[in-house]
Amino acid sequence: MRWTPQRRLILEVLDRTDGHVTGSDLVERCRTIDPGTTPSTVYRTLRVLEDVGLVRHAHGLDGREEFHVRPLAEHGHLHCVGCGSSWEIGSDEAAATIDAFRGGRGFEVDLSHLTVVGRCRACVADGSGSIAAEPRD
Amino acid sequence: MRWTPQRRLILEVLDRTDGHVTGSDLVERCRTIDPGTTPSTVYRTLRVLEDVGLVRHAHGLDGREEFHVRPLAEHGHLHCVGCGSSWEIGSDEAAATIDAFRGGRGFEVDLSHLTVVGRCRACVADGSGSIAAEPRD
DNA sequence: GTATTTGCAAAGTTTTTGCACGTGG
DNA sequence: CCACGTGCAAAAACTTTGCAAATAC
Repeated sequence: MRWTPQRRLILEVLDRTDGHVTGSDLVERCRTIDPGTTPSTVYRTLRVLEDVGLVRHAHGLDGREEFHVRPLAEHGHLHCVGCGSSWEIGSDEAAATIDAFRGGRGFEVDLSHLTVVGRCRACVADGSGSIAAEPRD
Repeated sequence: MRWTPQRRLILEVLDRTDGHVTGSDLVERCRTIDPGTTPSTVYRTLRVLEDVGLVRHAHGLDGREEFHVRPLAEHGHLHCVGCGSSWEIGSDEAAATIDAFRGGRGFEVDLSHLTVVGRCRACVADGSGSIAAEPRD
């Protein structure tokens, strides 16, 4: 595998980005540093980097892929539909979930793909509505 | 809200469909019954039906929206990356998860948007590989 | 009657692909 | 050197939008 300037840049940007980025976001961010960056390279590189295990993806509120450098410990994601914030779910916090599915049906949960959606404490307090009133995405 | 033949058809097809359908799938299925069905109508109708609470969506393994008639009881979804099967998660099975997030951070989980990804018992037994070896989607 | 829906066609968005050229090792 | 990677441009897949005509109520 060749370590090219483009791949260095992409991983670098991904690393600097706190949180997660979609493919097209990443293209933009890379372009601000190297305007010559092309989408095809970014998307292909993401796939390669994910294959070798340097990068992972999860799905955002709208289902689009969001990439991030592969963390030392896997984590899931928590998205609030009220304020749009998101947080990471550590293995400690996910333990109950993982155990429930393992015990119940022998299903091994992939924590890095665990996406939990709902309302955070603040939004619940705001009473910005029940789940029925929640926005489509 | 007007109850047109198109809306009847779309809801009907959605109801007949066991499991979940993407927008484009639904267009196809409707077309087999009424070839005149157009994508714009289907997509607009889905939005309307979801707004009035007759329909819900979740996200499939690849993140695309998948629609289904709103069930009497909300449920989450369990997707196996090994065999591609998916199952519903009832509120009983999700209880541990819901409680963990509510207790831990006052986060109210939206069960209908809970998507759990991993490997089912059969695929784990097949030893079709660890999470590290799992396909990108 | 008239406000809501539909059908059409076109545009939009994001991601993928083919291919000739460039370059890292 | 030459296999791997890149840039370009075009395609692909899916979804959304504008507008005139149709229609539910």
